[in-house]
Amino acid sequence: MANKATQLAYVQAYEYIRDRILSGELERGTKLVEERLAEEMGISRTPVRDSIRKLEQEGLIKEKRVVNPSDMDLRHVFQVRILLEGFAARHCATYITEESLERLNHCVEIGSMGTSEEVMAANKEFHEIIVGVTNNPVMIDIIDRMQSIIYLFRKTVVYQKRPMLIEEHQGIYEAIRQNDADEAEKLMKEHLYKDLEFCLNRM
Amino acid sequence: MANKATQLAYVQAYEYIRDRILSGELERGTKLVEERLAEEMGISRTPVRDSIRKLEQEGLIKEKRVVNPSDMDLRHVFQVRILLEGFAARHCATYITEESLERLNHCVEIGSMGTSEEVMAANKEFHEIIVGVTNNPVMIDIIDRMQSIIYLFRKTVVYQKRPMLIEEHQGIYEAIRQNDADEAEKLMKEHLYKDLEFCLNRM
DNA sequence: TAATATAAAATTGTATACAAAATTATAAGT
DNA sequence: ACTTATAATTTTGTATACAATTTTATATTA
Repeated sequence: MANKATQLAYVQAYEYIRDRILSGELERGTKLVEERLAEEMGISRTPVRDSIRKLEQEGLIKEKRVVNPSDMDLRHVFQVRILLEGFAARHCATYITEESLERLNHCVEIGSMGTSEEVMAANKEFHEIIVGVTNNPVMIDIIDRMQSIIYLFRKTVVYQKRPMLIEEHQGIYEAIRQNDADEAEKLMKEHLYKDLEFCLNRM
Repeated sequence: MANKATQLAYVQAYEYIRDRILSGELERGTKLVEERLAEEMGISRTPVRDSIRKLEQEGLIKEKRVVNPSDMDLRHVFQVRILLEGFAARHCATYITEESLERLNHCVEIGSMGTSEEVMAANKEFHEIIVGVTNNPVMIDIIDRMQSIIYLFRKTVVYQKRPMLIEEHQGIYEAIRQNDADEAEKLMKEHLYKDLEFCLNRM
């Protein structure tokens, strides 16, 4: 059977609501009313409920409202993220393949040459590659979820380039390339810590 | 209105199914049929679906079946667990309160004196206390979820006391008490690694 | 017999109806 | 005007019906 691009209503609803939250259309704290959303999409409440429950588990919705993370919440998320991505960077220094290393390099290059859109995408991919090299679906999944919440937070910050971000990526890349595990982990942790501070300072 | 201890059908269903999975009544790999479960509990399919979706997100159900983790899955879970609980132990060495330290000590003591039931509960609490001291709900939540899967795995292993477990807890406790962060982290990681090996060797 | 096609049954996904609960608006008394 | 109580409204939780899909059984053919 050909893969019919899942047009199941509850998948559609999930993606629709998720997009509207992440795009900022549905502001943080907004009450989500099942019936209104259902009507909006021309489907019934049942699949809408399903998707809301899923987003609730994912942490984007809390008590029927778009989640509104506090500074402390963000610190907690980053504490875990720093731990996991620090480990991932260390892991890369030993186990990364030539191909992934090449892709990583490409991300860094785009960082100093590409358009604003391209740079954003490349920065995101930079982290995804590093986490992906662990080959640990549990870890990848946890980081993915946290990413949504971080993204939500960053949104209000308007997206704005943080100074030194590219240089930091460059440094991490170099450490990995030279198989320096300690340095890779250390730089990644410092990098993420600065990112946290940047987010917090513009609230 | 008196607080009627949430007898909402979907909460009831969630707890019922979860219990049956963790108790082993519903074996790993068993197909979960919404209608059968609904009938079994005398409620309709709607709340049963809700609870299944929740358990799916939690990782106890995958594709309508009780999750059946492979050795590799368990390794991945432990890789994350070792990272997080290693950090938690390190954190404890500096920040634990006198009261939590006392409770930790109590767990260790019961470990060498209590009944089999008591020992199991105390060992579980030992880890909960350490993780709890981080005061990081994100971390606590992640570990909680992984615990369910580990528990599920351990079940098939019949529950059996692992040699040296108490002694290892004792060592971790001592390191924390002496504020030796490096040692606490190292011992916790070794401890969990042995636990993983123990689980894997009896499959 | 094995492989394939077809029919039957079981199971899930979705819509809808209604009851329970929560929320909001309105009225009454101080 | 400010509470407090009561009614109206909205929103959620649950049951049920039916359609779409998946699974299983049965029949057919090589």
